[in-house]
Amino acid sequence: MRVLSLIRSRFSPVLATWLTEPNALNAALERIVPSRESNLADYQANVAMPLQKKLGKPPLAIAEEIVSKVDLSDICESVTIAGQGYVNLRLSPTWLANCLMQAHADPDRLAVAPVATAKTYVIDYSSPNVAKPMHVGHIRSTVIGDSITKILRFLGHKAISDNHLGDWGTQFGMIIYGYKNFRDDVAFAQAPVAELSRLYRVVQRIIGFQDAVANIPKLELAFEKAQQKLAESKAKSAAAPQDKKLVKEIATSARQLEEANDELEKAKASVEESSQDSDFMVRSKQHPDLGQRVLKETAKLHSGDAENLNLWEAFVPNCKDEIHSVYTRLNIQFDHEFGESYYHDMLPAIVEDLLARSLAVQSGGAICVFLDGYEAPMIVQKQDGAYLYSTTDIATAVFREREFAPDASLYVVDHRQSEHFQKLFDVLRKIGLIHTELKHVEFGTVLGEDGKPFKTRSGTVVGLSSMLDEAVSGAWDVVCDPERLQKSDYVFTEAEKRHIAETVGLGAIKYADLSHNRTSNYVFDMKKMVQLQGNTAAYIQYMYARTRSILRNAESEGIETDKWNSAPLVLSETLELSLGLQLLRFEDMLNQSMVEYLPNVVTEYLYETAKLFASFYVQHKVLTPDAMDTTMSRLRLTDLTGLTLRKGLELLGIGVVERM
RNA sequence: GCCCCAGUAGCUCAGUUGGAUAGAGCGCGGCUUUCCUAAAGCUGAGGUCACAGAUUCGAAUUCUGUCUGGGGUACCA
Repeated sequence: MRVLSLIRSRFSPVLATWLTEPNALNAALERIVPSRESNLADYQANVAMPLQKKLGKPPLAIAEEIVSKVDLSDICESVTIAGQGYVNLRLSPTWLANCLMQAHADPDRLAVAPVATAKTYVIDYSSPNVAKPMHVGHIRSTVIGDSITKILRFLGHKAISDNHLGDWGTQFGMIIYGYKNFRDDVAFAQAPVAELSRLYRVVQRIIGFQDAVANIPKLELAFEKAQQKLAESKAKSAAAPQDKKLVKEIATSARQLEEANDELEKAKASVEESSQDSDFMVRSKQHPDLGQRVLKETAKLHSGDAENLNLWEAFVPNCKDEIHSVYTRLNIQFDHEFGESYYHDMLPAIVEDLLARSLAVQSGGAICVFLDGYEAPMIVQKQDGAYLYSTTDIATAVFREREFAPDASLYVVDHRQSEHFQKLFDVLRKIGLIHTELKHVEFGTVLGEDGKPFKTRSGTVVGLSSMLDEAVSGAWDVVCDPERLQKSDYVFTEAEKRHIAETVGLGAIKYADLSHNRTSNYVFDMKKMVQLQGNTAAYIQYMYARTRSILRNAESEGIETDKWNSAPLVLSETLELSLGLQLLRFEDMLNQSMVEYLPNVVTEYLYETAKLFASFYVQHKVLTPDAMDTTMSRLRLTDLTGLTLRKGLELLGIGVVERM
């Protein structure tokens, strides 16, 4: 039910008498919103105050005029004026109940009408590098993108999901090199992906070591410079002790010195640690300049070298299987998986086209696109002739335009790449993709407990599947706590318990991710997200299970579903009205969540709904044998609550269980 | 240096795009179980919305400046 647009349409003719500009009228209509003051109003129109200057009248008089003209008699029980000129609307319980009955009669869509003008979206999300093991950093894009796709589809849009796999980059040079030099044939035959990740880590460690060794002189130099700068700042400050800027400069210099020192010490320590490992040192000596060698392997692959191409073709299916097993477990599907390799043949033409349009120029041996407002250009071809992800991204956008003709393209990618996307969009508009809304749906970095980006560190990778296992076992400990299960009459089978733990555990991970505003960073804390209290998926799943439990009890008491399913819904208690109003807002909430593609709008709504239901069922008994009308009405309300919670969770990619 | 993002309760975070007395969860204090699952509910304490100006009927929200933290910044993605 689109309550907001209905109410706004009633105000529109009244406001239009004063606001002839369509923009001004729309701005005024947008000031009609759900009220935060639930004790005063269900909806409120904050339209009188801004008009006082234009009309030269006090806001209360304007509000009175509006109230006398606007026709809401069928929807509202009362339309009143309060405060400085707020117009407060209280919905009619009868009208509200009628709307809810309509929603209840339509359990699949809950009376949510498909949008009038459906758009085509291409949504790019997840996009892991296939040769590297998936880790926690990948989950945000995957979960947020999946949820946005589901919500847009439910609202009636065409949403095409595309997993832009990193299947063509330097990491393949690494595993190809590793395979040629360090492979363990037995291990590869048994578990190819595990062996490939081992090879990846072996190569990465050597490169890291060699880079660190090469970097130490530079870091030492930087350290000395920082020392010098600090000394200079101190000298200047001594000459002018009252200058506050110099005091600040000293603090900055001191901090920089500390940072330089930290970096140097870190590099030294890591070199020192590896030096203790004699096998490792032998290997490192046998493969000097490994970074360069890896780049050569990558270049050979890209230029069509038969041996490397064969290896790549042998590796990719294994790597994809591994990644797909994670998606299967998370219940996530993509319409397309056009990886980077798919665009490889298109890249030369992209660069040629950019050169022909004089958008790209040679600079420092590379081919670059210089853009207003940025120091650094977007490089589309390296000195050595290799292409970069920016080139692939342009090709991808061109391909999608041709293939899908989208109205909007969403890129669900870490916010650290925002500058890249700004440049990319700039270039895309210049080459004519002007009819597509391009949007970087950025999200905050997943941080470790130290507050630093959660990255794959060689040796200590937190794999995604083991993380999911941890969440599920954490959920098991809580859900299948023997003490808790003893209190229940129902005896759960082992299979049921496993299913519940899996649903609750995976729900916990997804929900923790979705419930934060996507734009902010979020600290990954396994302990906390597996906690099954407060604003978590488990709480909502539990409330859903409670609704089902009540319906089961009704059935066992002989109250037939057919009867209450068509019985009148009557809202009389305050908590019934609050819950009913909340359920009525489902469609408006979903539309709101997609204005800026924020799934946390949905999680917040579901949490609120679950809490309202909890308050309601504690206060009022649903099954009241001596008042059958009330019982049947409340059964409908309970069922509709359950359906709404289930649908909402479904749109977040989170499942429910009938008992827990 | 330049550019971007953030700063809200002890902690983790919301805050419907400028609306009424700034909200949750966790933690802390108190209360509620003969009753549809107490994984619950009710309730109390806890705030200079980083700071200073500006804009206007009205600012956590917009603008300017300052402070603090994070990220990015020419051939990784």
